[in-house]
Amino acid sequence: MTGRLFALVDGNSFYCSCERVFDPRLEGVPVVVLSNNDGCAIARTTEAKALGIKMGDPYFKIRGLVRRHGVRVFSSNYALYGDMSARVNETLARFSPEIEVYSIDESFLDLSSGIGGDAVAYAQEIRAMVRRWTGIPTCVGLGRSKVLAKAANRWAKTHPEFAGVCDLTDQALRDCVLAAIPVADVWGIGPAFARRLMAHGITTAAALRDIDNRRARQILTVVGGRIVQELRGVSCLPLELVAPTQQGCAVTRSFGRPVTELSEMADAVAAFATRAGEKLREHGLVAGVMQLFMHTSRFNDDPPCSSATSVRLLEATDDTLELVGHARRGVERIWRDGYRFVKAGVLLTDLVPAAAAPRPLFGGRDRARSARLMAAIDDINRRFGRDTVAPAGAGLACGWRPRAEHRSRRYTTRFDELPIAL
DNA sequence: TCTGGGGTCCTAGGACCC
DNA sequence: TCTGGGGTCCTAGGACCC
Repeated sequence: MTGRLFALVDGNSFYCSCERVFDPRLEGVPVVVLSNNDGCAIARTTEAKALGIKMGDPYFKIRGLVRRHGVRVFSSNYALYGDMSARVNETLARFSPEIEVYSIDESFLDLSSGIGGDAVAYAQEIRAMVRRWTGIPTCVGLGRSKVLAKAANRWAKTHPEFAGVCDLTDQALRDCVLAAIPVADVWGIGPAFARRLMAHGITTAAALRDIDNRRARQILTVVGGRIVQELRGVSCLPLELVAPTQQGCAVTRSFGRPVTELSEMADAVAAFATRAGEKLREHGLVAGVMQLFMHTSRFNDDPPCSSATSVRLLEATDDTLELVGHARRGVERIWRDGYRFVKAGVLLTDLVPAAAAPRPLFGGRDRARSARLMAAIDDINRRFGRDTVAPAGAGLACGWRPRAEHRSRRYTTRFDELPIAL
């Protein structure tokens, strides 16, 4: 059977590999990149995985291991990873115009037409060029559907004898690989679905492929029905060549230490609203609804408290000053004295393109004036660094700031942090 | 002492309307 | 004694992804 051919190209231990590109001394040693606030391990090199460090392990629990084995630890540096990701995708686009940038470290290519000859050799070319031009090592999975390309990629990553490329268009190999993949490892099957499937005696990807459609939908809803089709090589998840308009925009953070004062919380959400406004303007969107939340830790014996509100804005906006005003007033309404809050956030929804936003019949914002002011602020912050200009209280280094004690330099996006060749 | 952040999609259930 | 049914919209919550 022939048909569609998808490739999934995935950066190996992507964040760690980005760090290695700019510091060759990290080659061959265990490296870990931590989540925001230096909370958990979210990327590990094979050397770090071999030490037993798991995805999502809290940093304070692996600190002993890190010290004993000389693991190199980094705070996450999204400016660097985002820029490296863009370079990888520019390279990939030379191999197929049909590319879906699925996440910061994964892209699907549609290779259905135009590669002629040997798909595995073509995939090896892709890997070699990405490595040469960006320094990032990758693996490539080939399959007749996105779910199969995902499975192939995973197999290539965990089986070095495949030399970084696994092609599941071959039926014998496909049957063998799907029979060996636990159902929980199939793309789209999370812990809850996996439990349901196991309860029905379905434990492998091959077993899931072989159940009938009605049963699949019964156990897993319509989502599962599509996964089963894809496992059979029937492509029903199309490549998304243009990113759909964003539905929401969130800025949320864990604090470097608990927040117990309203004034401090108000400054924090003002900072979140400021960043959210920047993100809206980067995408040319305005928001119609703001949601706010804050909560205490669920990992200790502090009295639990979770407080939230939702504000419908009279007129959709991307104006930082308005957003900050709503955030400060909202947080005053939901504030509760006597609790130790460890996290809060601002979510903007009901997003529409700024040009398409309805205007109120009377009054309303002075859009032109607001746009000029925001453009000026964004320009200054682009040139001189984020938070050079920020609303009062929203930009200063404060006690609640998340920790980032191991951040590498923003080698590629800041002149003052460029790598230096000696 | 110390446990991430930012998304999407689907479903169930209530409100509302005719 | 006897109290509809079906459609739509909205929201909250759950599931998934990286």
